Amino acid sequence: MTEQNSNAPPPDTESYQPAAIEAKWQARWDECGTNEPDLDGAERPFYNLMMFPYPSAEGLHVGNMFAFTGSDVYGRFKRLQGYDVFEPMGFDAFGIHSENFAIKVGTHPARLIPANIANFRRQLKRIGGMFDWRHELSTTDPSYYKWTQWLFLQLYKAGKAYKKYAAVNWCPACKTVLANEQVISGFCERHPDTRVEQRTLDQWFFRITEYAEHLLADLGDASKMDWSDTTVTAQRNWLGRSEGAEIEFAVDHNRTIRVFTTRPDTIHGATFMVLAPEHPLVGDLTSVAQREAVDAYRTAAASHDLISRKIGDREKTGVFTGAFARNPATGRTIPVWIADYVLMEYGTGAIMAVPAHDERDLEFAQRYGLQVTTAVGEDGRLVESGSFSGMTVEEGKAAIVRWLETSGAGKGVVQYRLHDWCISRQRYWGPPIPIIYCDDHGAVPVPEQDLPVILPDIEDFRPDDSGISPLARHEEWYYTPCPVCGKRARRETDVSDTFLDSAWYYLRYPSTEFTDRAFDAERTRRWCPVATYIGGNEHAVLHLLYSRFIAMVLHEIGLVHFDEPFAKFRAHGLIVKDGAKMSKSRGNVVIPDAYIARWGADTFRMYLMFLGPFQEGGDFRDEGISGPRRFLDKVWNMVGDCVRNDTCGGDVRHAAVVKWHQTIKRATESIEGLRYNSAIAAMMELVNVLREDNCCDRQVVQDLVIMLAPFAPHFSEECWERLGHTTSVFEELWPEWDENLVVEGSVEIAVQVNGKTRSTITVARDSGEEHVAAIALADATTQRFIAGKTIRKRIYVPNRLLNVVVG
RNA sequence: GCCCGGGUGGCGAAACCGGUAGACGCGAGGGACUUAAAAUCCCUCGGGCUUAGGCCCAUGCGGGUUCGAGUCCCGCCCCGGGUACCA
Repeated sequence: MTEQNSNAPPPDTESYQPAAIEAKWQARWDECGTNEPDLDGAERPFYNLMMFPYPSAEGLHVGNMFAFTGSDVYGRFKRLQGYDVFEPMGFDAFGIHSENFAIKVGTHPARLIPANIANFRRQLKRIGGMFDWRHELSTTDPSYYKWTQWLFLQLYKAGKAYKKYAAVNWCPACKTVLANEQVISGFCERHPDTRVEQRTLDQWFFRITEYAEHLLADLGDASKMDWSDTTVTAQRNWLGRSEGAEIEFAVDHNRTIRVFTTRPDTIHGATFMVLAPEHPLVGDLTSVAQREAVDAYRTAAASHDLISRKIGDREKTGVFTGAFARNPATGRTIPVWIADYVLMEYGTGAIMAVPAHDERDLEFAQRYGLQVTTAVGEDGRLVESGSFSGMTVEEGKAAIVRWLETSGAGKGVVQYRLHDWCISRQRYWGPPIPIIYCDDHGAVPVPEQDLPVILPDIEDFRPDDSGISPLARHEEWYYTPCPVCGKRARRETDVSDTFLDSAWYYLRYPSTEFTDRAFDAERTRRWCPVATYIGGNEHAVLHLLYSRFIAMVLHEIGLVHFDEPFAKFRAHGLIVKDGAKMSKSRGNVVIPDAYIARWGADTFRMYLMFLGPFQEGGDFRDEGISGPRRFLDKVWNMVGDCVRNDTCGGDVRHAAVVKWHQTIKRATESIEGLRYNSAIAAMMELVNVLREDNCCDRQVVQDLVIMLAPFAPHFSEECWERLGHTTSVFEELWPEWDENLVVEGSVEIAVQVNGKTRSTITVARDSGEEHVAAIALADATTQRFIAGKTIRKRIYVPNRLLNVVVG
């Protein structure tokens, strides 16, 4: 903070003293339960949700404060519109962030987290959020993760959870699994000399791909989902729907290779085939002569980590298998290769390569001297394609799919990019997956009455070089009787993904006091789905998609009445500092506490909301804070004038009345659209007009105080009390405007000649065109531009402009 | 590469559906009050001309549509974010 901004206001008892006022009202809200809606009896429930934070050791920075305040402004606004607003808060405290930090500082995460949460709670209270703290939750609390485990069991019972072998990043130096973000261009972040490898582990998955179509369809259903376009687009891309065909290429009488393509029209140009190195047919197809080369290539491919395998600009490599397949369209025999640019997880793990029409295939063909045959000509019509020649690409696609289906060589299919959700984490800091492995009974779910499976409080939570999950080292926990036969069995040692914790937390909030159920049916019916959800766009895909998937499954098994959890979602913008996103590595993170101490929470909230549009964010600068503070001081004094001299009610100038109604309209519409900066600007304009007129009319001032309440809640409460009221300002109703008073009696009209504004005239509102034209044409300035010319045309926009076209 | 955003004064920004570009705020300059400073209040502030009435230019660049374009269309450039060998 710079010196010039640290000037405290004079110690006048009449002046605005934020610290005392804020403490007073925060205490009173707690006492009176102001922020605690009646969850069972609310008549107009409105669930206003903000993405819960991960409680880092650093606390909330101003970027977080911006997001939380923006959500809170909206909740308070809805409250003033007469809704029963439920605004809960909690902590997403499991996961690799917490665990890595704990490892770094050498303190157990279970010891670190409570202190971080306490700090977050203090900050969130200090900023004046309308949170209902009765319903606070933490995902690390056994009373919460008991139900995360229960949720896993519901998915398991519904057949939506299954186990399969899947690759993970493995650091041979740490001897542990790494998350993707811990792999830096192929190397371990902690061991820059150690290349990360792929390891295959047996892991739990959820069948989200079964819901690809449903997830996609709802995105286009405005009645179910009012979401930011950017978020909808991101999800659509992630789902990655592609229409195409699956085609069988025969190798011999009993073996075929199935490929997926989005371009069946180019099949006549398929001159070779490529399988992913791990494709199950590779071993079988490889000729004796090629075996050694193929095996070497497969081993090399497996040793790459998961990330660098997928980097597109790598040089293409591959090996010929020695096998040939028959192109069903041309009848020609084409060679079968393996190459790591073909991925096993997408399509069928095998492609027909059409080098003439696919850049990657072309690069590969050129490197290995493979044939290139054109299937579509310059004019966009099929060539060298037998009876299909001459068709457009679209006609060719349809005709070839029809031919494939009648000949039995293939069929039209829809393919999604989305993969099933791997929820296994070979880590310590998460909810243990509630499964027990018995030699006789296989994987057995933990009976629901035995939940939660408590995460044991072990000191050796660090992954060590034994290569075994930390939980497996804890023998009295690891060995447990089989729920079926009672014989000694072993617990699943993986914990679940943090995204599972956050995929259902909104369901828990209204029901936190129930210990015998995850979420109460009655409460859920009243409060869910969430009315407005606000959060960062970094969660546009995974968190929001997983939450939607979980809601769909719960809906399907009859546990909730909705299949889309968030009726309205808006992504907040980012606060930048000195032109760059705030981050620890850049060293430009601004901690809000000192600003709040100096200026007060209300001024700080006002400044954050004023510095840019909420959905876009803005630049945080110290100098800007003084503006909103000066504004609050002016309102403070105006309230004082109103209390002392309550007689000016009758003589509000008409222009001020108009401004008053315009302000109500603009503030209402701006807040609804999350353009908080415009709402504040409108109120500033009103105050400027009132001050010019020396007006402190009670009705106007009261409306202003109410409209300020979402932004400056403590300040507004205090003003409301000074105005003689004994109840909370949040018991009041948002003011309404009179549409007739939004427009002034006379309006200024622009007079244009050939589209250029030459002068302005003032006429009565809604004046007719002839009347306006008569005055406008008599105007001396206008005359200079039309003198001696013919008027060709006249365009009149009532109350705005008159354009005279001359020539 | 692809998909989203965005580019407007010294700075943060505003502008509904195409209709007077720059509201509101910061900052700067000048003035009032004061012994002085802070606070507060008043005036000025996109650029260039100017006979002082105005005129010309101006919303990243180049075209276009229109009586009229920051806003719509086409082609580029730059910045931010996401995503990436997805066949």
